[in-house]
Amino acid sequence: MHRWSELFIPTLREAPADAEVASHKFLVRAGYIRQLAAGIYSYLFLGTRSFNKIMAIVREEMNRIGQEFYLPLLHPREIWEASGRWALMGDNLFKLKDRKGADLALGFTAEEVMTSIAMKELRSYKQLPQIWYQVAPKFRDEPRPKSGLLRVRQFMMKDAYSFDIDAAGLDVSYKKHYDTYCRIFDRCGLKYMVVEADSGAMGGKESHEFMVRTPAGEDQIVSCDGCNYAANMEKATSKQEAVEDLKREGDGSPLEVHTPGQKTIEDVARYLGVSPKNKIKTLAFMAEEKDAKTGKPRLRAIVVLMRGDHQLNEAKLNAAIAVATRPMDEAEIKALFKSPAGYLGPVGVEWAKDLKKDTGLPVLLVDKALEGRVNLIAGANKENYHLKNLTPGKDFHPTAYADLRAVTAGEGCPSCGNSLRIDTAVEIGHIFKLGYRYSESMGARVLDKNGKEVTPIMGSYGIGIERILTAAVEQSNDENGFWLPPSIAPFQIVVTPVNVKDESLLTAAVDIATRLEAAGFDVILDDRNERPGVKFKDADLVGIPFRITVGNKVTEGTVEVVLRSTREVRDVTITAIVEYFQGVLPAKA
RNA sequence: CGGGGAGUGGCUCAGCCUGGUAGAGCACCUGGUUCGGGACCAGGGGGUCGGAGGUUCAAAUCCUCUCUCCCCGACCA
Repeated sequence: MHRWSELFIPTLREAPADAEVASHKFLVRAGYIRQLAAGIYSYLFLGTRSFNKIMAIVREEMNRIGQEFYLPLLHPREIWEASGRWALMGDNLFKLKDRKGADLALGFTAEEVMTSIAMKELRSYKQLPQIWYQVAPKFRDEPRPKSGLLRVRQFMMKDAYSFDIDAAGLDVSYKKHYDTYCRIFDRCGLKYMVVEADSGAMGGKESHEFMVRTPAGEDQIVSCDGCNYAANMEKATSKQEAVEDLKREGDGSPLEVHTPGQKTIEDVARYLGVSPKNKIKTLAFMAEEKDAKTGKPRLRAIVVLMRGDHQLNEAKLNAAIAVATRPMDEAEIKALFKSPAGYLGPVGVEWAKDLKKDTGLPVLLVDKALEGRVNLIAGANKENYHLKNLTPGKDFHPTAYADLRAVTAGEGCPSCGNSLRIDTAVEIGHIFKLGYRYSESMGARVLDKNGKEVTPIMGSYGIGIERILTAAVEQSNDENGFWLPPSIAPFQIVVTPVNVKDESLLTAAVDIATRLEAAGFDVILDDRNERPGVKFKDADLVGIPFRITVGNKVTEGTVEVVLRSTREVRDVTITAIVEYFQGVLPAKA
């Protein structure tokens, strides 16, 4: 039996000064965690218990579809070079040298290790499909660790990898993970949502994120209350109302108009008596990329055209061109457009014809909302002048069209038309159709039915263990502490005799705790010689969903059962206590 | 890396401006009285004031450098 008096549960009356979000404050106050350094935490007794319960659920569900491995955390540089990620990951990868001077990396994820096993061992389609997973620490040298356990440099991740013979097989593996993730998060008692996610620069086809709404989160998600549409901001779209195009003027060729001193979209629209929806917004960026031939870094201009009243989503931009950008400075603008900012437009610049071909020419990315529009107005690349009658494809030639627009709350849902909402959320899981990226680059091959060599197709699937705990705390807390779902709480029930010096109370409490434990419940007995107030406060703080108060009513044979979430109190007879909990808590496996 | 803030017993903070050799509450130890929502009384232990250098008769306090942590921006579980 777990007796509080003998355990190390260092609760704090006050939150540490550097804690900002609720989960951080409470997990420290409740004695779950202590910080060692920025983004590095120790898990104490209660934290570890909860942690282990979460991992047990994850393993149970994952074992239904896959096989658990135990992989090294020390990775030789070679496998990261093979996948091309040694350089790509940059400083995010923790790197170290061994005594011989050889480079190693601490495990960031395990695509490389898993794929190297696949490469060496998988020979035939008959061995597919495979789903391999592990639950292991991950090391990431985050630029900015934050919010307690929400963003850390060492964390526990369940990462799984699937190998299939073809895309149809990957669909099956992907669906298995989708369903398994739902079961895992359901069992962990989280209110989550599944959103379409950006598949990223790696060219995957499909990707979903599992999100929990909380103001502490770092992601913006767009969702619809009218249907089940939900997507990450980086991916979200909305229904566009039809826009009336302007009539062409004159012979329809670009027409220069004098717009003295009119720089902003609103100014120009007002000055010309048109809607911003008929205007083109020209945004100029620079991307640092590698020259395909020489491998040397060089700058490339990226110009984005948006509808005048639309906002650019930078994540979408980054996804579209697979490289990070920064705004152009004044000199760079002048060099490309030969015009001061405020009068920029797409006409008169030679744009790259193909996004894939590396010609070094500036790229003109045009938002899809401008596709098919006619007679638009943009800057003339000449101070105090704009151009009318501009039609994409006729008067200038986009390198590519892309969805670059940021959705705003209240716009129409793309599938049902209802009003969209935007929430902040924390990502607890992510499933991802990887495709051939790793199997290809690392040379994994199997023979198909016809004896032909083919590359297996992969998926990867992650769950952040800390984030499940963090999200659960964020989801259920008040000014006194938090309560966890019974499935992941360090204990399900705390038995609190109000006075341990009272022999009858202590005896009754021990009896109750013993019987509950024998029935398979996780019970802690608060046998500390403390005043009741102290014990109640601690019980409220540490995340245990049920409390049994053993007090004066034992003379009548009853105790109080308190539900932490609602503070609902119910008298239960001592003899029926086990039956009572068998009714409200699922039996332990 | 850029911008902002903070480092003083275990925790939360005061003291710094205007140098004079460190203080409160909580926590901890001992004894006593208490015991249904963080008790009270008495006594007690614990601090190189993040670090280094400098100014000064004298530095927590002024100056310089440095380290660490937190928050806001580009990444992700």
